[in-house]
Parts: sequence; C-alpha cells; structure tokens
Amino acid sequence: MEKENLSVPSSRKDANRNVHKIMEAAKVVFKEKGTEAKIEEIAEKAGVGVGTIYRRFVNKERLVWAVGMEIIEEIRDKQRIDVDLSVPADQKIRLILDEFLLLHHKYGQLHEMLITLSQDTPFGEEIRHILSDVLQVTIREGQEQGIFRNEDPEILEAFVLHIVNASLIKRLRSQMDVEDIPKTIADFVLKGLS
Amino acid sequence: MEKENLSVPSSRKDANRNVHKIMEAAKVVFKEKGTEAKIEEIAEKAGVGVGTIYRRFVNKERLVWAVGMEIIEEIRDKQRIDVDLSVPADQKIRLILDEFLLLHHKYGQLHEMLITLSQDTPFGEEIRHILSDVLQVTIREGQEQGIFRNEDPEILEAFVLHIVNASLIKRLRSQMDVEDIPKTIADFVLKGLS
Amino acid sequence: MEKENLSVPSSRKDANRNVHKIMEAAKVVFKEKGTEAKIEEIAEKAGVGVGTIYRRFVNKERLVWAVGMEIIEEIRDKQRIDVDLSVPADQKIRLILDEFLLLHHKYGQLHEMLITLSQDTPFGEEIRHILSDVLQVTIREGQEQGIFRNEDPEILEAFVLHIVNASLIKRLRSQMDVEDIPKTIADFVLKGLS
Amino acid sequence: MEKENLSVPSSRKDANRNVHKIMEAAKVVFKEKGTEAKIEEIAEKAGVGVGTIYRRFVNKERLVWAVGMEIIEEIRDKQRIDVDLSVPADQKIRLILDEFLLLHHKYGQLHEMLITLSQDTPFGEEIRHILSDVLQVTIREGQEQGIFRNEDPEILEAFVLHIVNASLIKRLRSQMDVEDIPKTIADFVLKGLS
DNA sequence: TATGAATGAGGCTTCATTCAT
DNA sequence: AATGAATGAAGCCTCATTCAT
Repeated sequence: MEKENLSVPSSRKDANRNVHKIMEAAKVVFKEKGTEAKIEEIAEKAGVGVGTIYRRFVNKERLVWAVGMEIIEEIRDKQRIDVDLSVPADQKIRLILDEFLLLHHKYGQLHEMLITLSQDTPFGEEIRHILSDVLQVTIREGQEQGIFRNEDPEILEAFVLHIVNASLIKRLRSQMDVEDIPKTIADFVLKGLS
Repeated sequence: MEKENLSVPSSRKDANRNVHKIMEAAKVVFKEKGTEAKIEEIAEKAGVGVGTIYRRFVNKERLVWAVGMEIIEEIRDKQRIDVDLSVPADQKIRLILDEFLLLHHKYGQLHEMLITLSQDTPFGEEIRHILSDVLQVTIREGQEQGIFRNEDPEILEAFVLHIVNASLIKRLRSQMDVEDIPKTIADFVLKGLS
Repeated sequence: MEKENLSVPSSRKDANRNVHKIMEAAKVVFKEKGTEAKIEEIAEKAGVGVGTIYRRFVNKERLVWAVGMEIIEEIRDKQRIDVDLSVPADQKIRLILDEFLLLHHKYGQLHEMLITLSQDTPFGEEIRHILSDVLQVTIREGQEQGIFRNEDPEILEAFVLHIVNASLIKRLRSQMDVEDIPKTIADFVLKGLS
Repeated sequence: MEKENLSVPSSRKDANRNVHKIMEAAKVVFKEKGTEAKIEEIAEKAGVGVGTIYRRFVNKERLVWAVGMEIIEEIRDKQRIDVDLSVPADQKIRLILDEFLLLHHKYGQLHEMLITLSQDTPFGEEIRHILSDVLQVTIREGQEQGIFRNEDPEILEAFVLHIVNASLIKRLRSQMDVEDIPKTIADFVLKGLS
C-alpha cells in the first residue's frame, strides 16, 4: 500500500510542509496519549487548523496509520544497518533489540498503537511484514550458524517482537536500572531462541 | 482493597442476581470491545436497565475493575491448584501457562484491560500481587531445584507474565495450530528461564 | 383544600406514623437542600423505603406541598397567640416578626420553597391566605390606632411578609450580630408602615 | 474576575456573533425557567448547536454566570447615570428603584438567579459589590443631607436591594396597577430609610 | 403494606467531522 | 488552501417513579 493512500498528495510545497508538521505533532501527542489523543490537540501542537489535518488525512484513522507507518519505516531503516554488519546473529539480535528499546523510549504509547494497528487494520499485513523482515533474516542466519534452534523463524520472530513491548519495559523499570533493561531482555530472548 | 468498594453490596437475592448478570454481560462485551464498550450495550446484554448498573457500580470504571478483579481471582484459583502438585517446577510452569492460555482464549480483549488496570489504577498493586504470587513461588522452586537460572524471580516472572499475552497468541494463531500454542509458548518461556 | 389531598389517608395507625416520620425527615432535608432534595435521601432519613413515601404522597410535588402547609400552619398558630395579646399593633408586629425569624432559623431553605409554592402552585392562594390573615388583622389594628399609615393593608402586608426572607437574613448575618437582626428588621418594617 | 473567564474569547466576528446570540437566548430562557433551563433549549432558541454553546462556555454554570454578570452590568450602568444627577438622595433612590423594576420586568426569574449567584459562587463578591456600590453612595449622600437615618449604610442597602425583588413585584402585581408599583415600593423603602 | 431494586427518559458534555469565511 | 467555528450524534450518568418480592 502506497503512502498516497494515507495522506492526500499535493503539488504545493507548503502543503507538504504541513503534512510534515502534522505528522511530527501527531507523533508527540500519540506518544503521550495513544489513540485517545484529540485531533484538536494535534492541530494546535502542529500550528495548523483542524481543517488542514482533514484536508491531508481523510480521517483520524488514516492519520494514525500514517504515523504508524512512518515509525515502522524508521525502525526498519535502523535495523537494516544492523543486519548488514558482519557479526554473529546473536550479536545482531542484541543490536536490533537495542534499537527497538530506543524507539520505545522515544515513542511511548505509540508502540501499543502499532500493535493494535498490526492486528485490526488493513495495514496490519504491511506492518507485520516490515517489522518481521529484518528479524527473520537474522533468525535464519542464526539458525544456519547453529546458534538458534530450528523452530519456524516466523514464530521465533513473533516472540522476539512481542517481548520488546512498552508495558514490559515499564514494568521492568520499577525493578531494575533503566540501562540494564536492554541486556536483560536480550538475555531472555537469546535463551528463548537457543 | 475490598470487593465492597467495587460493587455496592445488597442483601437481597434479586439484587445479587442482577450483579451477577451484569458482570457476566460485561465480561462478554469487554471481551469483544475492551474498555470502549458502552454501558448501554452491557445493560442490554444483561437484560437490565442502565440504572441498574449504576445502582450497583458507582461508575463505568468501577465496573471495569470489578470484572477485572473477578477474572484475576479466577486465574489465581486455577493456578493455586497447579502449584500444589508435586511435580518439577518446569512442569508447573507449563500447567500454569496452560491455564493462562485457556483464560486468554476465554477473555480476549479483557487481557489488555487487565494490563492497563494493573498499571494505571489503584487496583494495580493488588492485581500485580495476585498474578505474581503463584508464578514467583514456582520460579523460586525451580531455582532451588537447579532448573532455572538465578536471576531475580520478580524479573523472570515479569517476562513470563508478559509473554502470555492476547496479542502474541492472536499472532501465533495465524501461524500454527491453536492446540500447539501452549507448548510453543511454554518451550520459549522455559528456555528463557533456564 | 383539605389535607387529605396531600397525603393519602389510611385507617392504620402505623401508616399514619409513617406519614409523620416522612414529613419530619422531609422538613430536615428540605431545610438543607430545598426542592433539590432527593426522595431517596428523605426516605433514608425517615427510616422508610421510597415506596412508602409514594404510597402516602402521590408524587414529590405533593410532599413538598404537604411540608409547606404544615409549616405554614405552625407559623399561623404561633402568630394567633401574638395577635390575641392586648398590646399596641407595633408591638405585635415585632412579636410576629420574632416568630418568623425563629422559624426561618428553624427551616432555612424551606422559606424559599414556600415563596415558590405560594406563587406557582394551586396551593398558592391557600398559603398566601394563611400567612396574610394574622398580619393583616394586626395592620388594620395599627391603622385604627393611628400608628400605621392608611395604605391598603394587603399591600403593607406583602411588604412585611417579603422582608422576612431567608436571603436577607443570610446577608445581614454577615454584617451584624445574629441577635440584633430581629430588631433591625422590625425597625425597618415599622418605619415602612408608619 | 475577568469576562474572559466566563466565555472563551475569540477574535472572529462570526464567533462573537454567536456568543451574543447565545447570551440573548439564554437571557430569554433563564428569564422564564431560571437555572433549570435546558442547554438544548437555549441552543435551539439561539439557532445554534449545543456544541457551539460548549465551545464558548466551559459548562452550564459559566453560562449562567456570564448572563448574570451582563445583567448586573446593565443595572450598574443605568444606576450610574442616576447617581450623577444633582437631585436629593431620596429622588435618586426613586430613580434607581425605577431602573431596578424595569429590569425585573425585563428579566423575571433571572433575578432569583442573581440572588443565588451572589450567595453561592465565586462571583458573589463581585456581584454584591457592583450592586451595592451605587446604592451605598446614594444612601451616604442622603445621610449627609439629613434625609436618611444614621444606620450603617451597608445594612440599609441590604434592605433596599432585598425589597426590589421579583417575587414581591409579582405579588404586588396581583393587587395593584403595574405602573403604581414603583412608587409604592419607593414609598415603603424611603420610609424605612428615614 | 412496606421495601428497595429496577427502570429509562432526560440532562450534560465531548469530539470527530463539516463548512463558511 | 487554510482556518477554526459549528455541528450533532453519542456516551455517561441521575433520579423521580414503578413494581416485584
């Protein structure tokens, strides 16, 4: 599915500048309040009128999707870099998880939004695919290297993806130093994979 | 915190029958739609007027809590039985996870509700405590038996609890037979613990 | 209009005892909250069920009327005693005002209720008549004694009645000692009459 | 307290036109039904949607305040003109009372609303102050001119203010010609002051 | 007859979406 | 094209009144 289906395209530069402002504002507000965030608040933070949002995004749902997709892509881009390194698969998993955790720190509530999106919407397939891609490649790599067990990579990937979750992190934060969390999670995941 | 804080108590049979009908309807509707469920819909499904719900539950939030607590207790009761068996700790973990998964199958969206509840409400502490109790005992048991590694039991328990999650299960359902899910999850968890 | 029109009559003693309990409770609650008072609160204070109130008083309005009428009659009875004394009319007015103020102290918000009742309901005529009766007699007396001016007694009486008002008293309370209020009001009224 | 606290300000012409329409409609409806008036009815009479009212007035209470304040100010403005005339204090009182009575005729139930407002809300102080201001100045003037007695002006003012009351006027209307009411009230008040 | 649980119309308020400027 | 004011359906909750026990 193309980006054009999410935000209405325009040839004007200022219009596209607005789309960008709206997306940035939406990220900030969705991060704090999740899908409950009000359109008006996003408009205010973006410095545009609500009407402008509706000119660019057919409805609230589409804006949510658009924001979700952008983050997904941000995630993928970072992971791509990790996956191209020449280190053992378990090292890569650690790196990928680190990226994930950074993004969680950055996007808060948005993670939940993505999970919901990936389940309930027509974009689900797309989102799942993007997120899975890099992880599965790495898992297969690990299996070939004999580091990971021979379970279906898709399934292992589902576990990994699921573990890197805002609510788990929140929970762990109350029980350990924040900087230890990535290692702890990676340890658990890698044991699960082995 | 006492149950009386959740539903207004009454000595009358008919009143309590209605409380029961409301709770059952709420479970069904919450299962489908989560906290977004409308009071009117619950009332209709319960076969009572909205006023009846408000007579027994101060507001919607309290009804959510009440339903949550009841499920939590249902979970605990089942787990208690497992934990008293004389089998190795890893066996118990498998059993406990089986129970969990059955309940997830039964309660759907309600799981998300519980997670949210356990984070944001005054009942959180209580809920976390109930859910943790049995698991931690078993984890400690496993550590004494030398089956599980010596990480802080609270942290291990957080992982286990987190993995048994509606969205993971939903995801796995699209990739494997439903009856295989419990074993797959248990395998992953037990590896993570070992 | 007869009392029977207000509370449904009953031959049973316990029923009449309930009417009494309800009326007393209603007075207390109306005093505090005015007509906004909830039936359930009155029932609770009376120690009866709401159903019992509705058995005796067709609806809330009738209960309000009944309470109003009873107070009106209490007022009249006290005034009757004053008016039969053999003192000059201005003395009597002072005494009558004293009674009024005592009742205001006793009944608070109910005074406003009576005012409203006397204007908007079929009982208005009756209430006005009872309240006016004694005052007008005294005013006429004063006019015959040459103490009061010869304005229409009904009109003078309207002024007197109006001045003895909960909100005025409340206001004065913030500016003078409570025990001085009756005299201050009486002074003003008597000047107005002279 | 500033007007901005009552209605949300806006620089747009159409918005302010609506605020005006809402206030006018509210005056009319409050006049008839007092605070019990329904928001929907006001919206309908104003020819706007309910949402429009809520865009400008945080809640119903604020709308009541806003209407109250506007009337209070209308009263004060008229009184200011009277008080600046060079006539004896008793003449001024007559004029001020005339204004009051005109406004009562115009605003009906709203008078009760103002009384309640001046007692129970954060605006009370402000309202009392505005209403008192002019009257007290005139009373003091009369005392200096030897026309009024030397009672505390605040107290005398309380009486005057209290007498000019919707319910008294309503009552008098049933007993005399409407055009005679102002004189009758003024006569009584001035006697009370002398 | 007395009880209090049940009812549901009706009120307040919110917010995604539309539309006039 | 951009704005933000306007809209109104829809949700939560209250409470006078009814009705089953």
